[in-house]
Amino acid sequence: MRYSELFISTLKEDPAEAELISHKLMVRSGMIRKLATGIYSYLPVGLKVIKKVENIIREEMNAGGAQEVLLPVLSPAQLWQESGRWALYGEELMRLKDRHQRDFCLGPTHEEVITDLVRQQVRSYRQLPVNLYQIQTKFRDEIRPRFGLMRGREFIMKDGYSFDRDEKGVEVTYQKMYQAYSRIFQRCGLRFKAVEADTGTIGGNFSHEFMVLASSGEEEVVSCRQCSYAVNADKAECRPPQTEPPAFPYAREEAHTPGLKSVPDVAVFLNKPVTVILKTLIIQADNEIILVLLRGDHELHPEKLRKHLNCHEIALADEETVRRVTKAPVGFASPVGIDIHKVIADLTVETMGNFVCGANVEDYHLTDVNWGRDFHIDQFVDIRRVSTQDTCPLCGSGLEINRGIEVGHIFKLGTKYSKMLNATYLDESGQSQIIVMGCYGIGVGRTVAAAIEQNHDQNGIIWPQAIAPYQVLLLPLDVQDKNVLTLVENLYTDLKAAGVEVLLDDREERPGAKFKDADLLGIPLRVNIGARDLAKNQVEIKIRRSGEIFKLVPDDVKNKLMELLGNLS
RNA sequence: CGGGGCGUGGCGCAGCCUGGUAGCGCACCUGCUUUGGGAGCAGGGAGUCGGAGGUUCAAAUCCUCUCGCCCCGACCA
Repeated sequence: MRYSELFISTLKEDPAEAELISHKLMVRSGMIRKLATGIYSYLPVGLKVIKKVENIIREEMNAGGAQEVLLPVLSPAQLWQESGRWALYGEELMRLKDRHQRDFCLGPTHEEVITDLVRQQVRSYRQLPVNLYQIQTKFRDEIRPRFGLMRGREFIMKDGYSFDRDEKGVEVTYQKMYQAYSRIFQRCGLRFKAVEADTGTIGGNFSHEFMVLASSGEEEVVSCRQCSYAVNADKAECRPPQTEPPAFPYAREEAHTPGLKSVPDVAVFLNKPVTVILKTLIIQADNEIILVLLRGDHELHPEKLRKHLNCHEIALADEETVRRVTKAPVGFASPVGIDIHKVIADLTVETMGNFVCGANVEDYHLTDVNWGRDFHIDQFVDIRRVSTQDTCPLCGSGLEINRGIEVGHIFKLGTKYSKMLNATYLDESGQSQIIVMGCYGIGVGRTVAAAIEQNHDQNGIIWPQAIAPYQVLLLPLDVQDKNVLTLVENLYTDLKAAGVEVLLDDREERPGAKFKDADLLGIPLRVNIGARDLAKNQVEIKIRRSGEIFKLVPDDVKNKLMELLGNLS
């Protein structure tokens, strides 16, 4: 491709709307352009990268035994009513009506459509297993679309669905998909972790999220430094503390703590470690007010609590409610003598004794408080956020916490949709059986964005070779010079003939401008061809990632490029 | 949804408070000079100031409504 003919325009400045590096760089390098919030056009360079990722996905999915299909974007409401999701999916479902006022939606995911297809086609166990996938645009009316391709309302997704006879079958398929996913992200040149997304479900580890590690990630990943333990922070566990509560409870006392509302303030004032302070939270769980207790240095993980309570929403009670139930301003709440009946404490609280907590009186705390003696606790539950101070629940080693971008998710669906939509087959004995499903997604645009988050420098993108829009950039510095021009054209022809994707920057720009654009675009290999060097029979190859430079005679350039392409990642 | 902020040539912004009919940088076009890390000079094209309504002799500027866009939304315990 000749740059002069490429539909591209690069920007010197960051777009105002972009926050993330990947978003800024994708806009600046002319890969994407916004049409509306969370809705982007893919320009040629951007689309090229998208296609690269898609093809890697295709190859690995096919290798893993899946077959590609293409399902409609538009789907009739009936199907969604049948599965119950027309009512359940909520505002995120993009709904519309046709001219006859019939209800439709734009597919946010395709369980219904694929299950409908399979239930019509599959009659016998002989036809199973089936594993189908598609790469297609999805629509989700997100509450808060942001970060460019990272969280859009319209986005390209690979979604796959498997259909097996039974649990054993789906386990095999699941493992194949796990392997396929690992290879896909490896080939894309990403540093990632496959983390358990749902521990403790029937049958073991049957949901994994593939997380690309990046500080900008929206998810939190907890993993062990030693063993294979890796989970989403939502589900992270840790070893319960080994310490025992003190043998001798002291007599409870009151302490005057004027204006001290936070745990650290109280700890400093009373000259005690934060670990002997009890954190008392008044929580609104749907319509119920409950009391939640944590050690002073620990934080509540709302999602864990929400799951435990099996309710919809968890929030800190508002100030008014706190005043009403504690009869004190925010900051002095206490489980001692409070009129709340449901009291849940984190596991760690079990090991605490002679601790400090609020007094339900403004400017007062209580010291040497002990649970059991001074107040009642209903349940001890793991509800706190795991920290790097904690240890691995499996092996006891140290834990690390990283931020991650969820680029893929695989899970065993079971019979949820096949039951609802009546997708069955006849087994050997002529018995009707429900098909067991699995479901496998990859955010294609998000994977591209994640790749940039992991591969860039101050000057721009540094593409992993496998997903780079071009492998080689030919950069003639003097497009007027006959010798330069001849050499560059010959190289261009040769490389193309050798199957190398090459971009020739034939613009009559000054070298500086071309260099800047080259770095921004992030093509792995660049060939600088200038009249000055050429007079000395010399040409320069520069590696984008390392900055390494090779000076060679023109005749060696092609071979050196081919050699380098074989070694790059 | 709640809170905050912003809409002015393709992009980034100033002008608004204190009304007088629009400006800067980048990009773009022409010419000359320049040419190894975003060149210089000269000339030029391009904006219903998001939209609607109102106040006024006069509105980018003041008022009302509306649409769009961006950011934040447990950490007080």
